[in-house]
Amino acid sequence: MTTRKSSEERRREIADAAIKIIGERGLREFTAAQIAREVGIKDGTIFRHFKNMNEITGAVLDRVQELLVSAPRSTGDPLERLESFVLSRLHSVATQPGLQSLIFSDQISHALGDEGPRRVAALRDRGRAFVRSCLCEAAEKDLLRDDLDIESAVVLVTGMVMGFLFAAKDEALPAPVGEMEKRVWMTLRSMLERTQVKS
Amino acid sequence: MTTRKSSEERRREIADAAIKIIGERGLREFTAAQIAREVGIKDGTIFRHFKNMNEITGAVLDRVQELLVSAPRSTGDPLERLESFVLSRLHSVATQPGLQSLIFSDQISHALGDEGPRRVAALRDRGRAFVRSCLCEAAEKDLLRDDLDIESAVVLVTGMVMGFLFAAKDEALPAPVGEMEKRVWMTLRSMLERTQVKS
Amino acid sequence: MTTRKSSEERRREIADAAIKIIGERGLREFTAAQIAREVGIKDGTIFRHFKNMNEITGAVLDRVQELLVSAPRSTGDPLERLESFVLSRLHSVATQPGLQSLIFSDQISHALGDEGPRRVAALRDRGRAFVRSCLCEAAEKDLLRDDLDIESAVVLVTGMVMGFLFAAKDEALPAPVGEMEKRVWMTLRSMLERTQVKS
Amino acid sequence: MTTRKSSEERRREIADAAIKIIGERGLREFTAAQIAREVGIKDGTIFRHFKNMNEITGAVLDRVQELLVSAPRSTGDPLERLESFVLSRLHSVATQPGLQSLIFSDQISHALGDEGPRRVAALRDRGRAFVRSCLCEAAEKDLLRDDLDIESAVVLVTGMVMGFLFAAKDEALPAPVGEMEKRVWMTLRSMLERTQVKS
DNA sequence: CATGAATGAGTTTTCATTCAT
DNA sequence: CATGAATGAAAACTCATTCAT
Repeated sequence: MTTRKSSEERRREIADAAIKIIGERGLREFTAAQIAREVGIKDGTIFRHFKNMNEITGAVLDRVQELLVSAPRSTGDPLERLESFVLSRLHSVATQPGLQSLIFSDQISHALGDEGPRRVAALRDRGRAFVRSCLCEAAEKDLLRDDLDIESAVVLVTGMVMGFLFAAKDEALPAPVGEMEKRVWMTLRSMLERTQVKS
Repeated sequence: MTTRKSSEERRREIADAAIKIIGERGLREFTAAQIAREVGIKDGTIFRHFKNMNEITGAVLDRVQELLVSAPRSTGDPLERLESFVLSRLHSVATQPGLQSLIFSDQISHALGDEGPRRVAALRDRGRAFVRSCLCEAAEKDLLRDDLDIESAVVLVTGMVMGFLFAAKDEALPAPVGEMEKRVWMTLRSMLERTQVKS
Repeated sequence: MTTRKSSEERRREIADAAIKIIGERGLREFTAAQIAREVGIKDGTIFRHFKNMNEITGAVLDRVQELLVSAPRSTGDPLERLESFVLSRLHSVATQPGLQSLIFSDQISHALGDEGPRRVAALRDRGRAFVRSCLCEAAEKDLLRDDLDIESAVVLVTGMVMGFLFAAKDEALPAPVGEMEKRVWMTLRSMLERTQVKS
Repeated sequence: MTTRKSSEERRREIADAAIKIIGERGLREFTAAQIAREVGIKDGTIFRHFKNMNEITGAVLDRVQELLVSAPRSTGDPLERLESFVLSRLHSVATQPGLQSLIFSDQISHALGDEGPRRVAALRDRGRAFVRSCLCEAAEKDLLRDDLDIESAVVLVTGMVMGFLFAAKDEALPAPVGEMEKRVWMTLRSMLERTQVKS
């Protein structure tokens, strides 16, 4: 009757459905029944593939990681690497709205037991580490303003992604998302770089 | 045994308890029973003060607004106004951990009906509007970099608060919160202002 | 603030409000809060006048009795006495819709403890007894058909009131209630009486 | 321990249990917990078979309809059809005590939303329509008294069933139910028919 | 693998009732 | 008398989870 699939496939389907639900309808709708309906199976069947809901939350985080980490290619100029990272994140705001709000909402973390908060934090730390590495390399190559505090800049860059995410969500952007992505990045970049102000 | 209080008081207590719970333990624990226990009353009693859980969510938003909006005093220099705004927000990260994550979580909005998303968005828009007004005035007074895109800067400033919030939460700050607050703001400020970099 | 009234007055008000609610909105709405709101007092205040809900149900029955029993005047011709009884009951369908459905719904009786069913039954028995007495006297005076089974006729007459009540409620009467009252009674009367069929 | 049954079966069981409870113990006891106990399952399980209590009320009405409508067979003589209808209804008073009081209680109707009153009314209308059709046909065949007002007679016949129902419930019948059924019907019949009384 | 029935432990909400003020 | 706060118990659902088929 129902399509039978290998557990591997189903697990991914379930994780994706969960991401979609959390992104679109919030954590309150993140229930076995809702996920099952989204996937097209019965709720009991969920637990043939996952031991419990916590395991699903774990899989969701794995999947998010998988989907996000694909972006940063580690080639060439550090500022360009940073650019591609930031732009890909900004862009995902438009294409995968659920994804970003998942990492930047602290709510999923509570869904898991104790490792929860740590796992989500780790996910975010990975982003920070990448940004930090780009900035450090750029500083070494003397591409940044002399007085730039790297750690503060890390907060700034990662924060900007969130700021963009919510501005887009609240429809508080003065121009289409696609356009704003570039504008915001260019502003940030010129603020990080040296030699633009020739007063 | 039971402390008797006026409904006015109880409503505030309940809203505050709700904020605390959401902030500390996540939306999943935002239940009548948990709130009641926190306040020290029975769960049924909650509904003598609030019609239903949605009304509590509404009160939570009102309270958040009340607590946040108190900050920005409109005195003198626009950049100083911005500073006091940003610093007060950054500071509240340490003192009122639940508050900020509430505004930046899109999950509460789902709890209310249709006005939900709009209400939370409005709360955030208020912050953006304030930042924008400061920046515009500063631009007029020629205090900012010539090439600065105000709208992008708004995203940057508001985003930074979020970036700081999560960095603090994830314990990803290299120095104590109190110290970092100033460092981050100084970095941002010098990036917005003109004429520091005399290349 | 609120008008203070003697318990006697309040008790009647409460009983009347209860009758109104049961009649108009059903037993499910027969709650202390609803009654209080109807009367214009707070729910706790109800229990200053009645020990508990059962006592209110009792008072409701007392009041119903009071309102119904006023009708039958025991004068003159037995069939005329019957007529005045039946017509007054039929008429109350239009004027006091709640009243009748109270006696002919077996639901209130459950609301009281054990005496409940017996009390409502007693109320109905009173009606039956009156009808029976009229019919017996009429039979003695040779006003009825020879073959008439009095007991069956009692069932018929009392039943007719109920039939009328529900037909009116369901808007299943082919003519206005006022007109039908008479038509139905005339039909019943001519069926009970002797000498109408002169085949 | 737990008996497993198909949802089809369970739904019927639940509806039947509900009918039994309402009939025997009144609407106040018409609760998920009571039904569950009657059926022998846990109360939460009820809602795996019915969306909510209203749906159960709906099913109750369906079931009542199903149980009642089976009776009237359309054979031969109109007065015999009427007889079989009336007797079957009178008889069900003894065998299915809850059934009748359900149709004549206006309380269930409140349990459903807006269609409630209409649905219950429709159920009663069906009975009236059947009685009316029998009487009309009988009148055409000249089996009834010349002066008989059909519409009044419909009220009389349907009312009689209710009168019988309550008389039986109140133990106000002078002879066993089985005997009275016939006696009452014979009385009614002879009153409707022409030419018995040859004054 | 998948289903469909069942469960136990919640969650929100209602309600009769109490009692200090 | 009346109020307004509080309560315990129950009602109506919800949900993760189990398990026989």
